[in-house]
Amino acid sequence: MVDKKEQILISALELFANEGYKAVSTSKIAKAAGVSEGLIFRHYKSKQGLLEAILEASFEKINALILPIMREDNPEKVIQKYILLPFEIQISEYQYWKLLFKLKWEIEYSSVEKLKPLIEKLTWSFEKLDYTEPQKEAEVLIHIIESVSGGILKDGLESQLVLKDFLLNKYKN
Amino acid sequence: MVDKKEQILISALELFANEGYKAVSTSKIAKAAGVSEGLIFRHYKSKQGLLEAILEASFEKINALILPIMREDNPEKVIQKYILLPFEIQISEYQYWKLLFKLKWEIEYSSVEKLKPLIEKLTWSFEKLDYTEPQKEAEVLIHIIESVSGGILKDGLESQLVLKDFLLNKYKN
DNA sequence: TATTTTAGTAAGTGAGTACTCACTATTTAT
DNA sequence: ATAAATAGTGAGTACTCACTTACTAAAATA
Repeated sequence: MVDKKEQILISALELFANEGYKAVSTSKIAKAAGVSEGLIFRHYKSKQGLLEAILEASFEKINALILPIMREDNPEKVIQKYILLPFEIQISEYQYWKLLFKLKWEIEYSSVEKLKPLIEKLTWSFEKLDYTEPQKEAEVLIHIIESVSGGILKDGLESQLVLKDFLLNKYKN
Repeated sequence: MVDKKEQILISALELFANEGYKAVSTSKIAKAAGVSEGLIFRHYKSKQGLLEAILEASFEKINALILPIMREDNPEKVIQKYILLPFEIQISEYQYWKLLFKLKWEIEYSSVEKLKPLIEKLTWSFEKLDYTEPQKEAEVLIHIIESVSGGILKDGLESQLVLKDFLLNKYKN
């Protein structure tokens, strides 16, 4: 059983991810978590502080997803694993992932920074596979997966499923 | 000189596009437009009604941008014009465009519906150019341009400029 | 066991929210 | 010119917002 501090975080994550940061009030979070409103401020100091705690957890989750790609040393498999990423998201990670997409347009935070190691890894992969412009290939692939991910989050996995094999095949040497 | 009704719309567009719908109050809009708060409700009935008026104008602007592509009957040029779209957005259209991107994650509206004619046109183009899976090619290209557009809106034109010629070349027969 | 620290609550707080109302100024139509 | 419609205002409405305060219950520490 989770303690109340964590329950606040879980409830807030779900609400923020589905309704947005501004649209969700602290009183609504308290009700959803089955907790008095004041407790949110005891544990997280402010609504902003609560969001930051959630964001930190989100970045950890996302990093864990990317780790197997960074560790892969077969360039073909790097690309393959990256393409499969949005199609294999588990429900346990789904909320974190949705939150990051929503908040990208609601608050300011550098998504470019977070993607840098991934761009480098993909660039390296395309290099090994003798593409003439490996970095640009990497950036385009990141754009594709970014938008496919958005499509899955907005309209469901099925809406993008037709592209899975097509993309795998397109980037298969 | 614009009348007050239109000034409300212009000010609200700018505020919504940059700060979001929920984050902007009607009193803030009134101040920005140099108008009493009550006037907003005389002309647009509610905050939601004001947003809908702005959205309507936005869709018109976007349709006007897409029209030259729909009218083009050379398949190569269709694709070329579409790729150039985000790189050639004018400041007069910039706010409308940014608003649609921001609101895609803040409120519900079907962007898939709006894109349908464009997908069909691109599919037709790839067909004429003998691509083996024209519809999937079209969907992938739309994903690329969608995400490139987002990058331009978030980090500026320069951040994506390197991809312009690369994409043009990639899709040049 | 006594004491300090932490977890938790219920009832506030002032500032801000979308929106209304009673009213006046300005056009438009007759 | 007069009446009617429209444009515009500013103060107020009930309500919600993030956050605080004064307090009690439960753990942890001495």
